[in-house]
Amino acid sequence: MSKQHNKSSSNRAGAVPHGQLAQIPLLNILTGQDRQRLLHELTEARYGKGEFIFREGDPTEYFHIVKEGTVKCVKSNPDGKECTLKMLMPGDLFCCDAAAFDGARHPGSAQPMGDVSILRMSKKAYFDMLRRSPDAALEVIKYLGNRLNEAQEKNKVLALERADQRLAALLVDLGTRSGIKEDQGIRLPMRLTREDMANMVGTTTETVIRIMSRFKQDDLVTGTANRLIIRDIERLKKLAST
Amino acid sequence: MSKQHNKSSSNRAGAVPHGQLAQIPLLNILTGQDRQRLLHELTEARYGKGEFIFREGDPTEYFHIVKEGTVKCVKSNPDGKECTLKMLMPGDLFCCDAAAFDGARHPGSAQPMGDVSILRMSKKAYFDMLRRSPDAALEVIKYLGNRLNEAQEKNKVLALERADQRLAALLVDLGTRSGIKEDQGIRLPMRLTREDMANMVGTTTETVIRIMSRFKQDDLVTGTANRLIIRDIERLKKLAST
DNA sequence: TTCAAAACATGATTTGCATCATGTTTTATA
DNA sequence: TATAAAACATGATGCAAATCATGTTTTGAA
Repeated sequence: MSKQHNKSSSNRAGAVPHGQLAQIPLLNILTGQDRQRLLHELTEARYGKGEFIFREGDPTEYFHIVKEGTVKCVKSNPDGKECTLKMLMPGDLFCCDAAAFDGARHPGSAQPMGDVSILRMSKKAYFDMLRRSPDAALEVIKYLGNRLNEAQEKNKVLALERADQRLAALLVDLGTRSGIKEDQGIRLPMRLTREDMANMVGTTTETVIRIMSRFKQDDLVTGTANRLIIRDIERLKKLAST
Repeated sequence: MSKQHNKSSSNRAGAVPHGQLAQIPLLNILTGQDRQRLLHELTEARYGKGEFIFREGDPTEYFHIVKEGTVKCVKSNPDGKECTLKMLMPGDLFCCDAAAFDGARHPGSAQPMGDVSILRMSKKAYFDMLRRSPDAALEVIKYLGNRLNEAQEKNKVLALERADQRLAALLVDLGTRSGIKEDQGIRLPMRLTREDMANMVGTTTETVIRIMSRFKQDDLVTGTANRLIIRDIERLKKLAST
């Protein structure tokens, strides 16, 4: 829906500067030799706004982990309308589904919201790891299960709730998953336009603008894209009712 | 939304009458001793229309496989409106997500559409199996990945398409996944009322009735709940556009 | 600091669908 | 095969949200 100039793949992947490999559960499961092997297979790549990590329809080559930044998963329909399925945060896995098995193609695109850093490894290395380590496999099963539950919860919300409730639910979700507590309220760490929000809750930009104006009047939120602050998450929760 | 008289759990689970344990991929992965152990842990239970296999909010105790019949996964919102997430067919797994891990509760209900037969095993035995057999774990990962993709595809459809397109997409999906080819067209094997369909596409019974009337006039479908026949799946696909 | 592009805002109009209401047909079961 | 309940049908009306249109404000880059 919004024009994106793809800066081409100027992002060469390099070996991961081992060091604080962070709070990524999957990576902390392996120990000893298995862990070494894993780290050796992982490479890091950086992307900026307007680029694509991959596009809908591309062949699946890698398993990915978000290291820094936020990545959005997007699908679009034949007449060009877009729908954002999920915001991936640091520690999130993607393309961990073995649907990537038999030469399948990406069912959606992955785009960074701002600058991001992605860890990735080849499908082969990924499956080798899963075969070798039951703990890693169980971790992935757990992760996929949670993602499935989320997606089904979102199905329910899309099917049953009004636009303002869906938007409230989105703000609550983003606020709790990634918000930064400040004295004025909870600030969302990524740039998020009304259009972005519309794509996430299945409505139009105008509708989101109107609803956000009401929310602002009711002092539920404040600010715009660059600095969005949730002022009363409890009342938003009640509105979303869930 | 629709009143259900729960006949209580008159269904005692028994050992699985080993024999033609069918076309269930997961069960055919294991061999030798592992397979014996698995079969020993599996029990079979039967349910009829109006019963619940489990309810939203119940503690998760078992891992399940559909053996015969159709099971629907349902969620409802605070004011009692229902939404059907998925029709499970023979071979489908459920509660395979290890979200069932830490004493979590069922995020939705499971109800049979007519008579069904369910295979199940305790959470513990299930996780033992996954730990012991990388092949089984990979199979589950593959299955969960497919389910996640389906759920996300449905998100997109709910977010972007009109009611008639969503309904067309539903008919195409059910037709291809479980339809039986007859000379008049493709027959759906389960009883499916307009209300059932409404719950699956996020709309009202009246709207589904109206759209189905149009579809019938255009000779895209014919019949009602007990005997629903898809007469022109190709044109339905085009309508759903996806 | 300027200036164009992007984001936000708001009104007018239309429309898809929900809701309510009432009637007919089909289905299951006594 | 009689009969109540469930499913299907159709009209009238209202409303949430899409669409179209036309501003204003903010932002980021020259």
